[in-house]
This record gives sequence, structure tokens and C-alpha cells, in this order.
Amino acid sequence: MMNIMPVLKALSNEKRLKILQWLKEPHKHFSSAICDVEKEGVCVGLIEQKIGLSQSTVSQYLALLQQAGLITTERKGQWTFCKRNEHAIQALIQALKSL
Amino acid sequence: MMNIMPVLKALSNEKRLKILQWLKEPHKHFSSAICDVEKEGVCVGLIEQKIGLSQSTVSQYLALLQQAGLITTERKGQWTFCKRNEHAIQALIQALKSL
DNA sequence: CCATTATATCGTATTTTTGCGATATATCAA
DNA sequence: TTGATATATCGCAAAAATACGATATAATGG
Repeated sequence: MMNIMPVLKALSNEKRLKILQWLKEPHKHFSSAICDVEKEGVCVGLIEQKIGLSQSTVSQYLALLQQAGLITTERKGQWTFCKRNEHAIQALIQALKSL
Repeated sequence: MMNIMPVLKALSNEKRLKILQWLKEPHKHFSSAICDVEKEGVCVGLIEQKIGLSQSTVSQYLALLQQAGLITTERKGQWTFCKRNEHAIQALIQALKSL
């Protein structure tokens, strides 16, 4: 029994939805010299470049997605790597089925 | 391939989500002297009473839900009866699966 | 320590959403 | 036709979301 409202709110924005789509198949959308985007995750800067929003906005949106449980973030040195949380998306689908 | 953004926006509001939940099992949440809520649908006034929002707001929210395809409305005499559109919810779930 | 790079946070202007009251329209019943 | 009932639309104020630049924090390398 998750609370789906924060999740729905996080998803109801084109840019944030886009980020989540990209993170499904990182290698298709990102390439990095510093890491394996598929295993480590995608760092904030790569997302920022691709989405065309300011650094501060991207940072805020990622924080919001994380609070909603839709992504996980891991700090490694100076980078923060982001991964999709498939579990949360499955949970949302489950919640919508019994809606 | 539906456009899920209007649907997600329509769902990302507590009151509108509530309405949609109620409309899943109308007889559990509404009783009417003028119609069979299960077959005909639920009229705007009943929803208004239950949700505790103004008539104008409820009317607007229902229009929004309809535009998103989440409900269907049918005018019968002086009443507008609303039903959930299960098809749209299934379509959303499908879209989220391949997100 | 210092400069550089990466990310986070703060304050703010603009836009969108929320929700209302007033009013318009539509239907019914007498 | 007139008054009552049901719903829709309009205009607006308040709140929330969007997105930015400036600045703060954190880590790295020299």
C-alpha cells in the first residue's frame, strides 16, 4: 500500500518523465568516459546536458524523483549517479490496477 | 500509443483521484433515488455532495477527467451521469509498463 | 592550501493549478 | 410561461509548480 500521489505528481511533468524514460536504457541515451552508465548509473551532469534545463533545476527534479522513490542516487566522489527504481514503477502499476 | 501526460496530470490531484476511486464501485459510495448508479452512472450533484467542493469546481474537474479520457459523461434530461472509463485506465497501465 | 569540477540549496520571477462565487444555460414540472 | 433544479462557464484570487541565477558545499588534483 504505497502512497501514489507523490509518485503521480513526480510523473506529471514532461521533463521528469523524460528523465525516467532515459534511465530505463542508459546506454541508449548517455555515454560517459568516467563510468559505465548501465552499472553505475548516470551522473547529474549528463542528464543536465541532454535535457536542456539549468543545473539547479535538474538537481531539484532529481531530488523530487528520488523523494517519490522513482530513482535511487548514490554519491561517488564528486559525482551523484542516478538509477531508475523499477520496483517503484511496478508498485505504481500495482496500485493503479487496484485503483 | 496514447499521450499519457494529460492522464497523469488529471490523476495527480487528490480530489480527482478520489472521484475516480468512487466511480469504480458507485453503489458503495453513492445512492440515488433517481437512478441506478451502477448502470446509469453517478450524477454531478452526488459527487459534489460527497467530495465537499463547490459545484463549479466539481463540474470543472469532471470536464478535465473526461478530456483525459478517464470518465465518460452522458446527459440525460437535467442530469449528467458519469462513469469510469476502465479502458483508459488499462491503457495508462500499459503505457507505464513500457515506460 | 588553492583552483577546478560536480552537485545542492536559496531566493525569486513567471506560469499553472486550485477552487471559489457569480452568472449563464438547460431541463422539468406546474 | 414561470420557477425550481441541475449543470456549465466565466472571472478571479490564492497557492503550488516551474525554472532560473547566484551562491554554498563537497571532492579532486596539483
